[in-house]
Amino acid sequence: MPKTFNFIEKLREVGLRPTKQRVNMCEVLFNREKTFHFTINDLVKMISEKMNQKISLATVYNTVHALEKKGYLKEISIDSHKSYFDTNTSVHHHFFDEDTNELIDCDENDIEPVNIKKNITGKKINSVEVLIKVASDNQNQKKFK
Amino acid sequence: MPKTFNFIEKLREVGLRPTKQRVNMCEVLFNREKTFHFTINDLVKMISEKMNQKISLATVYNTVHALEKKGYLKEISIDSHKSYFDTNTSVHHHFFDEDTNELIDCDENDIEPVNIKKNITGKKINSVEVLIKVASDNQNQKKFK
DNA sequence: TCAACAGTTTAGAATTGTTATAATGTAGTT
DNA sequence: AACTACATTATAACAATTCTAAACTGTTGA
Ligand SMILES: [Mn+2]
Ligand SMILES: [Mn+2]
Ligand SMILES: [Zn+2]
Ligand SMILES: [Zn+2]
Repeated sequence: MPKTFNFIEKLREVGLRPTKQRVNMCEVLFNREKTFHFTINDLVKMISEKMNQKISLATVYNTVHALEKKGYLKEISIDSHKSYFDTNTSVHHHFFDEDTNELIDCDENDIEPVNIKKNITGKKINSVEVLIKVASDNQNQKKFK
Repeated sequence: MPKTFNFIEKLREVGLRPTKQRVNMCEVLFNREKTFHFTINDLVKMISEKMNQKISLATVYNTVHALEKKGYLKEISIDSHKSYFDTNTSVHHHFFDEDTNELIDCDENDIEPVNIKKNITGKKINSVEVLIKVASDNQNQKKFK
């Protein structure tokens, strides 16, 4: 979803009724320079902070899933205890900072294409994604515990 | 955890009291030729089928997490709606069959080492894992829906 | 050998994250 | 304006997981 202010038309174009809740959520999600990662909880907080409107939790879930189904959000699994969503819907790789629980997009050029030599017979590959778990390199960390 | 029958001593060695529940769970999990993937639900079923003992759900969770903490089980995130565990605790790659929801270990030789050219400053890389999502290659699948 | 203790198991309650329900509200159409 | 289909909402239901506290058991050492 491009970064313009006219989410009313965008929503209509993709077959979603542009209700004020949806428009507001689109503002929060897509009216920004860079893509980002969030949990439903993050999103609820962002909405209540940035908008003067209160949106029901059910609507947040509904809209997130509607946008996911339409291809404007992507669900990411890092920690099975939490659902992350990504406004960057392309196939791409991630760093996961285990210190901060932060999910960071890999730069396209920072990782060489993954070379798969043998696939499972009769199946086609839908996506190849790399997850790089990182943590502080501080040697002393454990000594002082 | 090696594939022998003496889980009593193994458990003691790693500092876990060898209760009969734990020994039985170890039998189910580790007394086999190949490593495998399971959900807590799978495991509960396997226990009730293979053992004549009923183990409380809380104990299954406790023991799985105890074994995970000791490094004999690894949690895998593919689908944020389900927790998978792996008796193969090494860093390794997976195919995920989206038709069957089956998780399959990548053969070491079937994928070339991932080349990361640039890391996050001040962080060390703990693991690099690739997830390859595959599905049926049947062209007609969608036409007949 | 066995009492005492610490660690473990257990059933059930509590919590969390998510989905379903059904009444009310609203956008789009006429 | 009225109609209708779709959307929102509060709340209930649900599933997965964790917590609780009482009962139980492996281990230790007197
Ligand atoms: Mn989803
Ligand atoms: Mn865990
Ligand atoms: Zn991303
Ligand atoms: Zn595996």
